[in-house]
Amino acid sequence: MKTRNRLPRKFYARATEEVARDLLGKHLVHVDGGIERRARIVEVEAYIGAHDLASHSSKGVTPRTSIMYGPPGHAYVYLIYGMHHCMNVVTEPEGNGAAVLLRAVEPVANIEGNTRGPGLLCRALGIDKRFNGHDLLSEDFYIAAPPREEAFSIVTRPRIGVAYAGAWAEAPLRFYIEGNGFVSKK
DNA sequence: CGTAAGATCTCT
DNA sequence: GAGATCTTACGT
Repeated sequence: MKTRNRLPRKFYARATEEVARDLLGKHLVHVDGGIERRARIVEVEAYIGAHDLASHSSKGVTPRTSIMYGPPGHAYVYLIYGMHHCMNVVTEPEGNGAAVLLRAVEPVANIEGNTRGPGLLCRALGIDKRFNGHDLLSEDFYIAAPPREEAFSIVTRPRIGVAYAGAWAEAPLRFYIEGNGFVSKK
């Protein structure tokens, strides 16, 4: 059990924007058939609740969004456009319908292929719908603070691909590590 | 039950 | 710039 520095439940049970920013630089770990795949989170987006029209949770509690409304520290994974998986981390206390989308990661160990984009990072880390609802305080799938955290600046931008959300499309809820080459878009 | 649209990616 | 491909939500 190599769950060193694994983030505690309370890390996720906070305001979604704070969690999103604090996730930058952390390591996403998936022990995939005995192989520990590890990547550094470099780009995220916050989906802050039912009032956020870009968020799936704005539809209310449905079979799909119930994970977002559930307890923090769990994975919300869904299939988009019939072929790509997107991974989110559920935030805030239970009942809030908020999560952070992981948009890009930087390979650290046992990662093959492109990781610059939400669909691509899921493919590279072996994440699919089976992980929807998976607890991130588990032994095989979790997020941890890196052994040695490097200093970086955070860039704030509007979210990608949410033009349908009206005024919420311009909300500055996308965060990435300044100058990092693995960020999906500038 | 039919259908429209989607938190994307790849190739042209 | 368009096509791939399928789940979800919603209207009939």
